[in-house]
Amino acid sequence: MNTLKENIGSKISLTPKIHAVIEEHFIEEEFPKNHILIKEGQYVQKLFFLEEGMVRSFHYAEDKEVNSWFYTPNQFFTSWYSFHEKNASLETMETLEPSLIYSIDYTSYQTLMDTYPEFQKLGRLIAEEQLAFVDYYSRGYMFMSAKERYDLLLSFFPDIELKIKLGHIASFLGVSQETLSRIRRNK
Amino acid sequence: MNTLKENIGSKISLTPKIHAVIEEHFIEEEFPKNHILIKEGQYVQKLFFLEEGMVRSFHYAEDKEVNSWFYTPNQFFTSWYSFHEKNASLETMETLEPSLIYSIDYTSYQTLMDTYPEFQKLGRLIAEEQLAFVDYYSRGYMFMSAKERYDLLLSFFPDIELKIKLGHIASFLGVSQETLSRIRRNK
DNA sequence: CTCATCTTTTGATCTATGTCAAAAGATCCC
DNA sequence: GGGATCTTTTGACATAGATCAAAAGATGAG
Repeated sequence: MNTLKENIGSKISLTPKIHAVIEEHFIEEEFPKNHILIKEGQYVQKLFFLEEGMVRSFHYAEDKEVNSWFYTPNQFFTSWYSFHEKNASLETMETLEPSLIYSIDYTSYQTLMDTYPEFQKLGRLIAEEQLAFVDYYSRGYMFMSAKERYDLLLSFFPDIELKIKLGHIASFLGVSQETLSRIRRNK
Repeated sequence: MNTLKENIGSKISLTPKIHAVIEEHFIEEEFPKNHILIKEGQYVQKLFFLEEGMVRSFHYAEDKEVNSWFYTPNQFFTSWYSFHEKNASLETMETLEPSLIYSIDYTSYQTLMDTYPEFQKLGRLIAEEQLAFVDYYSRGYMFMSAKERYDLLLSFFPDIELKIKLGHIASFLGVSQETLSRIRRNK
């Protein structure tokens, strides 16, 4: 049993019909490290699910990359602004290591949701889950020190420093990499 | 035609049946200024819609209030963390002026969604819309100066300084009120 | 293995914003 | 309508974190 089906099964009941629909409409692909899944400025027509590997989202600000999130296995992701509003994506998404990724394009997703009410529910639960997470994660964020923000991140990704380079983490936290290096030294 | 029905009508088709269901399950209430709608620590069983007035969400950190958002008319809102995860709310929500508010309790909402696929879709679109907004609003936020964050807020609420006191806005921006006062002086 | 490149660390300043204290201005209630 | 209370402004000083420069360490291709 793969993680995608388990994840969906935790949200809606995985009838044989739903099972078949997933098989048919979600495309499984393997990508190498540093593969661009979504490019800033393009309209994103896909919802992704990370089965294995690691993905980051970022944008450019004054020539520097600013990371907005790191995705680990068993997560749905897309650029919601682009996917929902049908605008060009504000972010680029890239694999950070070889990754196994499922995707479904927007048109199929809409059709499935209009055809199977269970899928409509799945779509709602995916979005609500992410909102709930944002609510939780962002609480008090603006008043945290750089160290507190780093500790919060570590509480979700305990081994992030083994996998993601310091500069990427620093730009996610909103600090210079020199500052993050000094925070780590004082651990 | 009120704003709630217009808003819903912009997301799903407003058949006579849906119309009747809204009438029946959404409760309309008027609240005075400073009425607490949701209290930190309580489980929130309701989805709200602001028809008229203004609402803020905040939590306490070391005895100080930290504002997380200001709601203006024509918006759905709730504590998603509490509503979706069935946990105690992390936030308090309070009217900032006399307000006209619709609400629907969680159980009715679930029942409606399970009964009418259109409602399931409505629930999805409400959540996706908010995610898209968060994506947009938070872009580059951690690297903005206090003045840039204030300008961003003003771009959404041009008249916020007329309605909401400086200390509330400062705590939302993550700065001291002295700093916000100085930013305003230099406008 | 080794040179070139990429990443992290360290040191020396600089600056935006915080904190504390107090004055000035606005609002509310008896 | 005037004192009490709440809100905003101003000043003086402190500090977390930025920036710039350079050394030290790690990684990878040939």
